[in-house]
Amino acid sequence: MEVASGMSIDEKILNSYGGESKLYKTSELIFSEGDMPLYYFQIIKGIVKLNNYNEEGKEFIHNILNEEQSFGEALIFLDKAYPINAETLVATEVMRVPKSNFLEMMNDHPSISTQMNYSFSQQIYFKLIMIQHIASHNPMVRIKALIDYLKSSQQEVDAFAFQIPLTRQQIADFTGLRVETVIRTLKKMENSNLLKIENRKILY
DNA sequence: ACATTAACTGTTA
DNA sequence: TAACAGTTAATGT
Repeated sequence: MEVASGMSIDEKILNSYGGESKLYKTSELIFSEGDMPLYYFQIIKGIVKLNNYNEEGKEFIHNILNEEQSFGEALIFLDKAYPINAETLVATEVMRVPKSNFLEMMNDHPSISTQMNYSFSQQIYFKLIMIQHIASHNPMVRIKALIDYLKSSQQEVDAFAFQIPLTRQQIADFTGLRVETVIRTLKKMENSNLLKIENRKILY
């Protein structure tokens, strides 16, 4: 159930570099826009949303991550403040490693460093695809780009076997649309046999 | 809490 | 000017 996959590093290794487990309740902020990145974060259990809000207060979701995925790690190599928030969607356990220890770990473990590059590539690929399709201003194109990506990160390739793990509102916030538009567009897509809707579950 | 519908408004192809 | 996305608000699951 991953989106644009962050990577996963062995917990034992994280521990040996000063990794510590932190517990968060539902809807807690792990970091906020403007904070300086001080840690590498990896989810042990739970779900984390990366987002920000525009001038009108409308939410934009950048990603939703869960078990075994890292987040915000791109900023750890930069001396810049986070441009996004990281908020838990459920009670979540996160492993965090101080920045300097993390950089040391990268030097000590070239294979982890290589994996990190692979993870960055995937994230950039997802961003490029989404930017291109959101620029189209066609709601179906936007939603299709998102759900195609969601499905591509799954094993399941059979038609209508993949259940989209997002609410209508989350799809709207991922694509810059309104919920009502998402609902209308999903119906059109169902009529065109692009997907199925069974008791409100979106099957793709 | 999330999903749907309807009636209306403004924008645009 | 017809289609379509957004707005608002009520209603359903």
